[in-house]
Amino acid sequence: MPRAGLDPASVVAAAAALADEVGVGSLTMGLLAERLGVRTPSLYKHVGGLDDLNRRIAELALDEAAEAVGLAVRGYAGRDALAAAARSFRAFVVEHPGRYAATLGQEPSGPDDPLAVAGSRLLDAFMAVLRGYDIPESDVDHALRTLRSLFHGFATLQAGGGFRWSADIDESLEWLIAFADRGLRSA
Amino acid sequence: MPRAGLDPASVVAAAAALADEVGVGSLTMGLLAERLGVRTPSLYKHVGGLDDLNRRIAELALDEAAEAVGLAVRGYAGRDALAAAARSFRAFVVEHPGRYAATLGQEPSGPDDPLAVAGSRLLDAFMAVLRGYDIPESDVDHALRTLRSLFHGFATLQAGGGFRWSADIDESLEWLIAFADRGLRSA
DNA sequence: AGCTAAAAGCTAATGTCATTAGCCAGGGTT
DNA sequence: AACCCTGGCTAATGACATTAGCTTTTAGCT
Repeated sequence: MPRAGLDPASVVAAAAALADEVGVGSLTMGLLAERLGVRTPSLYKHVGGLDDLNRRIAELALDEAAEAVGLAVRGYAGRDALAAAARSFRAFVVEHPGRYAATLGQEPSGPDDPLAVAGSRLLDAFMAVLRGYDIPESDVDHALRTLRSLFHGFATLQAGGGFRWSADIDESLEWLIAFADRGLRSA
Repeated sequence: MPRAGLDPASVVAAAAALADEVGVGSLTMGLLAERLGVRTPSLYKHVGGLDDLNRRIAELALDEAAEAVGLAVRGYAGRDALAAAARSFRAFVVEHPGRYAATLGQEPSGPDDPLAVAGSRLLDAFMAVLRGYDIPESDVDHALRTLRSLFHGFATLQAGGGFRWSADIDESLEWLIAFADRGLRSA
């Protein structure tokens, strides 16, 4: 019985990839085990169970999203940064719908929960966009929530097939960027 | 064996109420049957199964949301209509988180799917808001998608506990309304 | 090189659900 | 009064997640 050479990180990575393929709702321990060439109970040596697995996928997704948005924004400011953030965030969600869906409905247990840390990193990337606009200190939290809502809503609606008509989705994103720029500019 | 007097509508209504209480992910046929004073298999005389039940809850939620937003917007225009729509939509999602969550990830099978019809009704209510702004005909679809993304994102992030800091959520919503007003105004 | 103990797989067993099959009573219709 | 459709029930099946307990590999030590 040769070892499969698994560890928590590789199991989570495979699970995230599988979630992107089949949807997080259809991600099953049996399917993941099969993908890894292992029997189902063996997975419990690396992750605590399905809930734990979902949590770790969510953490991975937030980390990757923060990384992608942070890199995209680097070197830009104002509207350019806004556009870079919107495009890179949407690209991430569209390419990794399962991963991102795993983040929905996850409640971090505390401020030092790795999930909360990863979430903060993503928010920091959005915060960098806001710094290019003249937003009063007291409004920054509201602006951050608004921006996050807008990006999150667009990305999840698209990933979930929520846009039904024919209008081009890339054009809609560009319109959204211009809309957000106007909204942030005269704050 | 006395009859329980169930029919599809009452089963769906009870399921929606239960979903609001325990979350759509924890809505189980057994739990619903217990709530209705009936054994699990009896439910299959009224709904096709768990998937069908979810679909019908989603349809109910979209209908109710469209009704709520439509009523709230009536008689207002411009920024007032925008504020009324945002507040009523958020109130609906906060009061009925389970129902609304059931709408996520539902893919209508065709344009005459009752789910698509209910979804269109909600979009019509949002469309009424846009009529108060000077939006070029060619941009209306983009504006509608943007507005829907913004409302959807805010409501779902709040319902999912996605806002972690102390800043007041009502204030954030008011900020969001002003932001959207600016963004729509000079379109 | 050999010893040992933790780690990583495996099989078997259990429990929760969803779903289906097939039986039975009740009440309206003829 | 015989009928039959409807809605409820019990029993059985099957998919999964999870746990228990056994066995082999392998890393680290002497």
